[in-house]
Amino acid sequence: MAAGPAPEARSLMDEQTFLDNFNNLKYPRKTYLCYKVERLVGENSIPVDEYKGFLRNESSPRRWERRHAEPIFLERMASWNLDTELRYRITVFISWSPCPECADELVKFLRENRHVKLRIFAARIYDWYQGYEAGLRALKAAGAEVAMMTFQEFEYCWKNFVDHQQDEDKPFPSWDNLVVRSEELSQRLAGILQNREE
DNA sequence: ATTTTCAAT
Repeated sequence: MAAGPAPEARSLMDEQTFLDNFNNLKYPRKTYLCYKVERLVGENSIPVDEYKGFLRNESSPRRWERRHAEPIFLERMASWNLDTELRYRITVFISWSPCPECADELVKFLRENRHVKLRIFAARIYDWYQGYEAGLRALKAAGAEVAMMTFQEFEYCWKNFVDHQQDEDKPFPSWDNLVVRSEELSQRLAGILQNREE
């Protein structure tokens, strides 16, 4: 059989990968990032489906080879060469919120790409590194929308970024305490973004 | 109730 088209990074993830990594009560040691792009025209937004997909961080026993999901995503965005004469909204669903360093890189991107609006929905708050709160605030100050994923976003991702094989209409299975946890995290994020953590 | 944090022996 002739070789088919080179399978680019698959644009749909396995069900179990999604459920394991986006569960907002778990603490997986990896990060997945789903993204979609829309063109903003007046009051309307037009999906740009060729720029839709997901990626994950790159891990390695060698520190210098490890990459967080965000720099990989920034590289991917750069490769799109989005028309600077047009306006776009990029929505990101990320399983861990950006660390301070990645937040800074995203802020830099936003300063250099004023035609792009960025929305970030995070499943969980990545509070491992000192300064994570400031990083999130910097993103907001740079014009990014930062929010926790709610049931709506989890379901949206399930429908749009997950491979359901033959069963296209498979409903989002949810998990215990998804909503309660999401609300807790949203409260906490609100405090962080107001500079009143805890 | 609280626990795992973009790993690596």
